[in-house]
Amino acid sequence: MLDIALIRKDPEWVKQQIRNLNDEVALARVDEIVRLDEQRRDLIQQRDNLQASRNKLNKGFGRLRGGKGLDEAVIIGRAVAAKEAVESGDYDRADTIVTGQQDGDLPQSDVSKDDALNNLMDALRAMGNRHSELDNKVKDVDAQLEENMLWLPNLPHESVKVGMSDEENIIYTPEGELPEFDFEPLPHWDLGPQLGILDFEAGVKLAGSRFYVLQGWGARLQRALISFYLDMAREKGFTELYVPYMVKEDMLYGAAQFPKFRDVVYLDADAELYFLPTAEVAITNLHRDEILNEADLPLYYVAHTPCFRRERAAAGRDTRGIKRGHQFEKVEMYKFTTPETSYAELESLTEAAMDVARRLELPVRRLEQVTGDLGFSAAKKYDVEVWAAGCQEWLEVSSCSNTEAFQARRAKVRYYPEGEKKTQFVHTLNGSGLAVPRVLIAILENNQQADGSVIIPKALRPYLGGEERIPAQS
RNA sequence: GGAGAGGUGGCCGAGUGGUUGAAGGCAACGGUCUUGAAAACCGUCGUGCCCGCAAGGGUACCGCAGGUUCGAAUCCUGUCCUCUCCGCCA
Repeated sequence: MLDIALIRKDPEWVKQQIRNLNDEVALARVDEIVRLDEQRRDLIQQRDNLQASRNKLNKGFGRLRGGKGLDEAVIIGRAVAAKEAVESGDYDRADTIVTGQQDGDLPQSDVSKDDALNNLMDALRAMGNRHSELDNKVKDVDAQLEENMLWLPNLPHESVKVGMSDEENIIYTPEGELPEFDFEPLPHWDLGPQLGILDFEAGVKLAGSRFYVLQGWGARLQRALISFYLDMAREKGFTELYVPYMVKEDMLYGAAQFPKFRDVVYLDADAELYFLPTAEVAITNLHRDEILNEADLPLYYVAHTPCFRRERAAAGRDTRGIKRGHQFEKVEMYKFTTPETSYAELESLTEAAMDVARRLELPVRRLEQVTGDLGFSAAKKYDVEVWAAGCQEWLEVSSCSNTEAFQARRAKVRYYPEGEKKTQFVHTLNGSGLAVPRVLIAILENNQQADGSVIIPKALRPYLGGEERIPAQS
């Protein structure tokens, strides 16, 4: 979520930023937000002022009714006068009357004490009703405002190049040699089944399209990759987490998946639990509603989880192979930082992701996203891609984002800046390290041999009993 | 799944329907004292929202949501969660 103060201060600037994001539908919400924000503050003032008067008068009423040491005529006089003042809306005067600061000119009245007090009570009740009305209006406007705020994307960092299409993304010089073959390298959807380690039919039989079964070396290789990543991340100072694979709805809002990406997640409707589309959702909310100490920042976390995505939006794309499934394994790196350090942390996070590819001897390159390709919650984003020789494409294996306070504001993760009296939102960063199936693709395709076997990267061998190659199926 | 107990500030723990944002204690922070430290003593010590340049003022929050009442941490209803015992289970 954005800071509403920013929108209040310069809505036109915010709108220009959103135009750069190529998110036309969000644009209209800015004007709506400005309008609702004004309405909200006006209503809040009315409500709170009324409540302040009410609090005072109720207290005074209690004492008056107790009537300790007061002449009955005074009580009646005060009650009658106060009732009139309340009904004319002059609450300050009513308060001075009730508290006896105007006993000098109390009206004469022949109503009984009980009647006088009951009349005043009626007037106070009417104030209460008016307060309820105002409070309901505030709640209503609040809800509308919230809804609009939740649909606004994060704004790009000033260093991000303005561009509308992913074709304008900045591509860094690739590292590593693209492998060369003296035969035609197979794509993994042919190679995997040929090796007997990847079974598409079995996946379809069990769960339908976009599911697959890994077996033997395939399953082992995946497990090895996960262990290898986690060990690497631990060496870089990340604390390993094991988290629930399903979470409450609020967590999806906290991580800025909802409301916009509701259609990508799976739901257990009975239990009202949602399956993680990424571990990022769980980790973002790890410190939800907490106020952290600046001395504890930055916090680095890493977690391996399966990720479940309905992929309705991507129907028809990447239907071959294991590049885009409904269920896949991912190791996610995550950082909670101060605003001052978050961009330096983004660089090191991206480097950490690239390091994984380097250690696996995969050709790797970094992309810097232009504004139009940033997505919903990133203020700045790097993608990491590795080359896959069989399908002849650069596969996105990591996406490293600084969301600044966008998620932190939703999940209410704050900290006390050193020596400050006010809390501040932390900045959060996330980066895959790395999407397992796609790395699997690259390893298989790049390391395939003429005889149909596949060489295992040296870095993975310790995790596979020292074996050097996946043998061809005889 | 059955039975019971309970949810109050960073933690522990009081709280009769009206000077309670909430006693007391611990922790933390600042200070006095001390060669230094400890102890002792004094002080500070929640968050959101609204107004304000600020100082400050107002308001809300005692799991959550409703209700009763002129007025609710306190009474009522619902709900969620935690704990204990039993059953079942990897």
